[in-house]
Amino acid sequence: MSIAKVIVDVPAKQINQTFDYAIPSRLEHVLVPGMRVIVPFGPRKIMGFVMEITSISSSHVKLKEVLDVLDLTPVLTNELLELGQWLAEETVSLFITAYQVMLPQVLKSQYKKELVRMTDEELDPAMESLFAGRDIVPYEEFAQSTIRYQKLLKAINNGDISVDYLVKSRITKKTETMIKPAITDHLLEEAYNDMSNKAKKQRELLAYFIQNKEAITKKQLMSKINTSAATIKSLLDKKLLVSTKMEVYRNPYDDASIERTEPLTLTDQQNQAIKPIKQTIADNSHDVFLLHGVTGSGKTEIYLQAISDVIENGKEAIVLVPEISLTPQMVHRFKGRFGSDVAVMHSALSSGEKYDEWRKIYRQKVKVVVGARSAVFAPFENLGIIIIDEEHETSYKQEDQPKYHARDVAIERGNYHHCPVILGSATPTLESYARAKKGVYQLATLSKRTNEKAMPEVEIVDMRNELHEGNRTMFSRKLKEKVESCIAKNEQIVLLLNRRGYSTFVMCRDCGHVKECPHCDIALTYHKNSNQLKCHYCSYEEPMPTICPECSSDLIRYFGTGTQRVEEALTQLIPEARVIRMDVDTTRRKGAHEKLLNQFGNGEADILLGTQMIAKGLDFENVTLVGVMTADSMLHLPDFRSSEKTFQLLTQVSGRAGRHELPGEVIVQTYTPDHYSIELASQYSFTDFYLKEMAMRKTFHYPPYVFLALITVSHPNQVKVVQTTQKIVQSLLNSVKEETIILGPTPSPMARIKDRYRYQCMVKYKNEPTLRTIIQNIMNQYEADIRKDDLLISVDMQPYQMM
DNA sequence: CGGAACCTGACC
DNA sequence: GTCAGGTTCCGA
Repeated sequence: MSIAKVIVDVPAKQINQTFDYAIPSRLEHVLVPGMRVIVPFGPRKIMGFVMEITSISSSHVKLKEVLDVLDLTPVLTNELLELGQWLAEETVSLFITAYQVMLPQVLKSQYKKELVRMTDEELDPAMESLFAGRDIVPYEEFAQSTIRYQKLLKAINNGDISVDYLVKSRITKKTETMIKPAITDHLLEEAYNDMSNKAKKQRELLAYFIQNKEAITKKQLMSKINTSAATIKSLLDKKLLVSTKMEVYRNPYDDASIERTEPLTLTDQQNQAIKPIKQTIADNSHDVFLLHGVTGSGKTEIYLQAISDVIENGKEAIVLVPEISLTPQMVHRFKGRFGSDVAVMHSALSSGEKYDEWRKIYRQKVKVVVGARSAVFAPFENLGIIIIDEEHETSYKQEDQPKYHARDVAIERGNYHHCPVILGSATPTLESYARAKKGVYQLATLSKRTNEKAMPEVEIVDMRNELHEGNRTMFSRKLKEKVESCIAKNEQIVLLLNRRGYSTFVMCRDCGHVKECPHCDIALTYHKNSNQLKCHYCSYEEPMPTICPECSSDLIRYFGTGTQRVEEALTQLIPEARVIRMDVDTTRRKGAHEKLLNQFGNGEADILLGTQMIAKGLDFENVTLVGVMTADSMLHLPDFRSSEKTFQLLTQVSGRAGRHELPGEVIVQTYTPDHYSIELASQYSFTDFYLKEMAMRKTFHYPPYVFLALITVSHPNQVKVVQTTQKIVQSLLNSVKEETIILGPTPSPMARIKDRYRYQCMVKYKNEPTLRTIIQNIMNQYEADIRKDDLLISVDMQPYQMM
């Protein structure tokens, strides 16, 4: 008898193992590892992934049968099955979460519980009114009713009612109506001749189908013949035509409208850089390349030409780009070169669109996928290259389980497929650059822009001086002057507001009282359009108070520098400026991002004002001035990478100015003009910054000199959290090497969220091959508290966010 | 004594 | 995570 080993969809520690199921004969030669199945689990039915088909079971209990299979071909390839094991181990997470993260959302199952009436005889009156004449009632209706559970149990035991567990799919496939002739040519002509002359449009339709026998979409037909759905319907009713449904891929990008491009001639530097990559592709070998190229140095062209080689070899390519730079401009470049061979995956697509793009890969209809983080799991079977653009971007690290970094997954997959992995950036992470320096990665440097243009001049403005000299606005005189002259010259401006560390909080001017969330240790954020105060961590909301709750003063106001406020200040200061504001609020709607950028590109505004999302990948030829409102706003966050992030952001945003004929200029406003990350970014000295920052990291024992593991403990009771974290620190100290540093317990930077206290412990290690097992074992000790007492322990290996 | 709240182990 | 079955505890 064949047995399927299945990882079931129950995200719990104790269930984190395969369960054995007997394979019924009808599925005997159908089931393959990597397929999704429905299996009974206790009284329920749930989804699971088949890991293995064997003939021996290690189980001591009698096996249940697999109930059903959800896929015709496996959704997880053997490689991805293996990768999931690795991923779960590496990130200390559950197998099921590792597999779920590889697939589009719609392939996740939904579960439903229903009560089914089994008898015609009169039920208990309360039950009778619940069913209200129906045979099936959703379980939630019962749960919400006042009927006692005992009553239901009794009815179930009597056999009057049974509970049905359903596994529902969320998949919706888009279909289009196709129209074709229902009868032979001969009969069609006859019908045409019989048709009254009055039915002009109907005759036209028939004439069309006498000429064309193939099915055509109803939409196309209507525009071709210029007729209505009603006309078609009457022919359908007469059984002269038939309609069928055809499954189509949703296509979020209009491929036809994208002009094809030819490979550009590479500069000497580009040739130098691409040569070893091409060699690795030709050799079918694995290597990691760090492509360090200044903004405008033509990294993308190198990607495109490397991918061309890969496609010629009959293999496939994955290109990862950060979510926010997955702009239409970027997509166009890939679609322009590879046309419909490209699938695009990013969060702005609807779940149906994501599923369709995923299926193009799964069914091998495309050769290239361009996408955000999760595209690293694209189910290609002959991967020839993986490219990670803007390698330093923090969005490559997933912040919920499994907390993986796309770079690590890419390298793991590159190793499996014997193919190169390219990490590209103008400002690589210290981790990657250090590895390249050590020879672990191969370093390729592009120091010149392809157009030979110099990088724009950066001027640092000390905002403390502005204040001393009586300028209380958030715009320095220099910036104001430059903006005005730019507008006068009809040139455009990009203004970056580093929103991190700033929000619009509410403070009383009399007593200094700041309105905080009652459930989290964080100031509430003021939302102007609803005049509400909101908490960004839980969904708490309250109306903006008119008097201070502490001292009853009416001088309670909102503070801070949100994009909205900058916009207001800007229009006050320079009334003639036309401003486009880009932030979470204005880009929430689908396509809004693209629309705003197009408007700006068309010159409908002088100033593009926005947060981080405008720092990357934008290329507008008329932009000659970039202004950074407050360069140091994230410098003081409790994050050892804050200098690095500041340097990266300033360098990236400076690259937005003067990309074409017009020379560019950058104004950086700051309160800490002497900080090395700001100074060195203004000089474009990556290497100096690297050396300086490496020295800091060495002194304070931070990556790349050590690896980090962050363990966060949370519970409603503060004492319990501190005690538990303390015990964890102790256990760790007992099991790790002497040179390994354990810090904690320390309160998390967000010390309380949703009424839960959060403490953390940080492990800084150089070589702890068994650390994951050690942590796993420690967590097992708290199993009981986690299950019964609402204790939460979360582990983040190589954390990016210390929150 | 009955009912509900609470606890525990199993889930293949 | 969810469920069933057992235990405990409370008021009648």
